[in-house]
Amino acid sequence: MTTTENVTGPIPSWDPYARGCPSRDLLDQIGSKWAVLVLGELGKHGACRFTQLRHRLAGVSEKMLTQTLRTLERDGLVLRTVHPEVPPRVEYELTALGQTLRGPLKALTEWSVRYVEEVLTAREEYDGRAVKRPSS
Amino acid sequence: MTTTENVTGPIPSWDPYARGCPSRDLLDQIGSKWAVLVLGELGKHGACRFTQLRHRLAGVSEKMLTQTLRTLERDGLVLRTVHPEVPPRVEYELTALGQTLRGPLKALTEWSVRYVEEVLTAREEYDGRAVKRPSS
DNA sequence: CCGTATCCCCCATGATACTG
DNA sequence: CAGTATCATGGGGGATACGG
Repeated sequence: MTTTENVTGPIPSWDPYARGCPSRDLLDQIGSKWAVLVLGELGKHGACRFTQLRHRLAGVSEKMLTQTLRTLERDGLVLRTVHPEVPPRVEYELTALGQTLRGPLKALTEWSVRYVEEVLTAREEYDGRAVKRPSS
Repeated sequence: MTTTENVTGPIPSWDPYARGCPSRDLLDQIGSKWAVLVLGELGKHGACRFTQLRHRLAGVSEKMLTQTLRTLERDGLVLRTVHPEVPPRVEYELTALGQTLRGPLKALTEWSVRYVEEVLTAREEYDGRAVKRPSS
């Protein structure tokens, strides 16, 4: 990706699997707990208000929701629109860039849904073997 | 927060975006920092030894690598083979189930590589606006 | 309604040392 | 070589209270 970014120093083409790689950091960002959920919701329903979002993602604290939304906004993935009304109304939606994430994210979430059973089975199997050691 | 906590009973069709959802937990697992890297490496190079892997993922501690590999093994995504030789040799490789993850994971990593520039730009823009307030 | 500010806990992660 | 054991820490993340 030969990122000729304004990084401090001449950075050789970044290895996506190397430490400190920007794209790796980005991956961690969007793959974080709440970011996936927020992106998923906004991808499914379109524009959404703060409280609305908070209600859908049952269990998220205001702090984490705000923090997540801010990060996503800063990354240019989510658009935040403040309507100058007397009871404040703020709406969040995916930007064009954010839309490009829907596919990859969908692929991953669908994988987890599809194979969760097999994984659960594998775990039981593993745990079972761990208990009774094959006697020598 | 009236969240459907981990009910130890008959599980209704889980909402992939709900709290305590197994597939969500799984997603967090495989999306975690080192898991992505390990899966990526094993997907690229095939069978790999512990130290070899550790060297490729520059920066990982023995502890985290072991822990990550154990979890992946338990989940049935990675196969661990111990060769009964005098200097211990252990090889790790993706299972069939693990292989099914390559596609989705690849999609995500490629997205992060492809759009990292735009995200970086968006951040600068955002930070720039944050400094000089538009009005007053 | 939409946040920000604080406090605080706990666990993920890292560093180090030891073992089979 | 391939781990396990132990200790230290820092920041993710929750609860709560307050502000615009």
